[in-house]
Amino acid sequence: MPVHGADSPLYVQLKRLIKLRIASGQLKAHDPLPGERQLMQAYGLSRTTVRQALGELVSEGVLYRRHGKGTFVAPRRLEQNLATLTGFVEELRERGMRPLVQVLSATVCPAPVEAASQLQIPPGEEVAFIERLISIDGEPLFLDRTYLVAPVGLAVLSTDLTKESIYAVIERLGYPIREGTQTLAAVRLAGAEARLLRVRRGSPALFIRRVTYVNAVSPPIEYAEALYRADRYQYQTRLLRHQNASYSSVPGRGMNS
Amino acid sequence: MPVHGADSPLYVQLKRLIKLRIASGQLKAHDPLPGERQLMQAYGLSRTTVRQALGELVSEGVLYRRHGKGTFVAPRRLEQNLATLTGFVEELRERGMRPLVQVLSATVCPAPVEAASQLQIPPGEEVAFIERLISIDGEPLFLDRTYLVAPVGLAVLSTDLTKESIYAVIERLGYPIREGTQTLAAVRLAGAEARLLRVRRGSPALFIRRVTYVNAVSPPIEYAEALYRADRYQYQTRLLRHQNASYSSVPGRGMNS
DNA sequence: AAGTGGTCTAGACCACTCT
DNA sequence: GAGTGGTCTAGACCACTTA
Repeated sequence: MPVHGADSPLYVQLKRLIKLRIASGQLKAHDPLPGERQLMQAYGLSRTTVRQALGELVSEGVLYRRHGKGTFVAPRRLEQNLATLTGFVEELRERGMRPLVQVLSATVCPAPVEAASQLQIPPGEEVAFIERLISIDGEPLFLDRTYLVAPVGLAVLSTDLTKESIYAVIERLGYPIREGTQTLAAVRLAGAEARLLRVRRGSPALFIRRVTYVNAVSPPIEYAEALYRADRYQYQTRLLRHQNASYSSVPGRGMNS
Repeated sequence: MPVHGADSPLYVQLKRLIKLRIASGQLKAHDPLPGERQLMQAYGLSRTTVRQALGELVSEGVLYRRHGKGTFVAPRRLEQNLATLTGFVEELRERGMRPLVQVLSATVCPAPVEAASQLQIPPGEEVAFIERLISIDGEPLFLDRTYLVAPVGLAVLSTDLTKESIYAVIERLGYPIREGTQTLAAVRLAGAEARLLRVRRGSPALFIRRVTYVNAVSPPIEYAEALYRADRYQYQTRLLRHQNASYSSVPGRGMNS
């Protein structure tokens, strides 16, 4: 019986191992995994632990289960992000692209009203402001404006943002990014933005705004806006339907409420 | 000790109960829930079961946990959909709106190329086609075109789509919708669409395309496109960051791999 | 009937937070 | 130190699938 709690949790290790097998091609789409009882034996884990690993991989879209049949590797279409919070640049890199990042500004400035309200700070309070133009294959893809609250912001400003993504820096500084809210809208580009993106003024663009939190309670640490050229970008996600276990008022055996 | 497996699972019942307490106002944002051990006792459940219920509510954004402190009701901002697969009309109704649905067409026709390719059927195969214009407060909001594969499609066509949402009908027919993929893009409206939406030709619109599956394996059952007036709609989601338990090659105590 | 995933129990130790 | 969530074990029965 092994000692508890050294290193990372066992279920995380199992997840990693399975992901590796898939990444390396040992397991391909729709291949069955060993049964849960077999995995227990093979790695000396309890079924609960095995199921926690598999369960998370299912909810990440890496695997799927069929009652009575088995657990299988999901086809690529599902490996897509289930609405993961990923930095704008980070996302491109994960898809194997080599974005060219030009930093147009990186300063400390008083927060503009919109940013202040989203960050829940008084307008005019100092924030770090970073403006970047991201290009792929020599052609502009999107324009990004990021506002960071002071403590994190100052540290981020002192790094080389053409090489490291903002999220990577933030996390390296010890702020574990956890969640965010995102808004997408279609807009028409104003003159200045159109010029930077090298399209005609009035061209359509996908506007994405993100507010990022370290946890569910404390105020946000980042507010970012991005303008993507509509002709070069579309946003993709996977969606799950909440099995709404809905309004059957049948109490059944019930709990001793 | 209660009997197993009557009615819905115990953890689902617990979830329902907690959701009810929140909906009814007994529990408000940031209120602490009873501890897990206390919930065990109160309802005669094991800790595992309690944790499964709480865990799912956390991942749905209804609750949040703080190690060493407790479990709390998430503020409204988190109750937002975590990328839930919801019908276009359904979504509006859930937000308490009363959309006016005009059915522009509802017929059987050969699948156009785009729809056929998304639905993984040969182009020209018969599908149900439904075109609707949805308005709120007497003003058009979006235009929706839905293509359904034959078996489901025929049944859906025979219902009153101004009253019931397409997803509701599909599920009533015994096809439990599970997941989908979604693409968002910014576009410029062509003449015909602009006229229907009562905006100027060339106005920007948010284009949302959805492919819907009953499970991870079988081909999709629905392909839908919607064009939202950019001036009246934006798309919101909550995002979670995958705690990527990343590349620490520290094997720790490891598993007996 | 055998194998697989789905639900559940009872009990344990660890790590974090607060006082 | 007491309380809370986080991880883990060993073992059980149920429901579904396949043969």
